[in-house]
Amino acid sequence: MPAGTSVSQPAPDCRAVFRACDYDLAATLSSGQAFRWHAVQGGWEGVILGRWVRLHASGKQLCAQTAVPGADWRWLTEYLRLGEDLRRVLRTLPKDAPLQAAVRACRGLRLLRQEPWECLASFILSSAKRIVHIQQAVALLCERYGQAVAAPPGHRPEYSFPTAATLAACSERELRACGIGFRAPFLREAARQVDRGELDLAQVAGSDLETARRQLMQLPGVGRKIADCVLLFALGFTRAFPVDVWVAKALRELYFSGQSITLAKLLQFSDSHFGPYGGYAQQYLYHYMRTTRSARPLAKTAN
DNA sequence: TGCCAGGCGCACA
DNA sequence: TGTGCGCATGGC
Repeated sequence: MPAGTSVSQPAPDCRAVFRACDYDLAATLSSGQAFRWHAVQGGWEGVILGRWVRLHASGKQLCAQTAVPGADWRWLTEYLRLGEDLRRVLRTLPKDAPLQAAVRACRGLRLLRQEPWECLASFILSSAKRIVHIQQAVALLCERYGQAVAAPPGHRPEYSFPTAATLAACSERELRACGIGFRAPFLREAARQVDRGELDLAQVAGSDLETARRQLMQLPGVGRKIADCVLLFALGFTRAFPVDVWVAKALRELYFSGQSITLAKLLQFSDSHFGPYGGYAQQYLYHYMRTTRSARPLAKTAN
């Protein structure tokens, strides 16, 4: 049975079980890719494409529960990229000691494939914010401007991520009231362009990497790093390599003996060194630095 | 109270 | 081409 195939196939149900070898659900959902997951009683709860879902890992299986019955679980298997063969991906990565150490420390960490608009909007909010603050801002935006979604009886209310049209209709003051500060006009402009079709994220996904990156970076408040996050976490560009303060620190410490290498040189190095699945390498290095090495990045990312 | 965060944009050398 | 700073906010 291929990975990602539902093990139990009863009539439309609120539960499903998937084979998920080599899948570290906790690392994947807590590694700063997505901002709507909460650890609850040994599992993880979140909202994907307007569906509340609870996930928990059990050995080589992954159990899912929703609030609304359904027979088609592709929305979940695609989000979790359950069909991706991790061993094949890891074989493409360079065999250098730092990366192999990161892979050993975080084995099972996966990339997600998120809804593009939600991913873009979330990372516009991420600029110079800690992950917990991004989560708070996203939660507030959803609560105020998303739609209520079905959740189990007695469960707290859950909301979808607000549409581009809804956020485009908000004033800057309303958005700032969600705690996003100077990012408010950036979010509003991105929402406006997506809503009017001036930026077609599906079309961006079909472009080559350089074109797609350039299209995203024409948005105010979206530079190379945020663009690469959207390319990697939502649009399927596995070569994209976002360099934030943590990844810059990882590259400088692990590959350049702590020298003050410029961001441009780090990008040049990452582009040539890590290969077609460099985005995985980036995520392993990021999670490795945050969870097993020093507590804080020391140097700011140069422009 | 100061520091800093999954940055970006701009001025300046 | 590289460096430094301001921009909001909240937790430590």
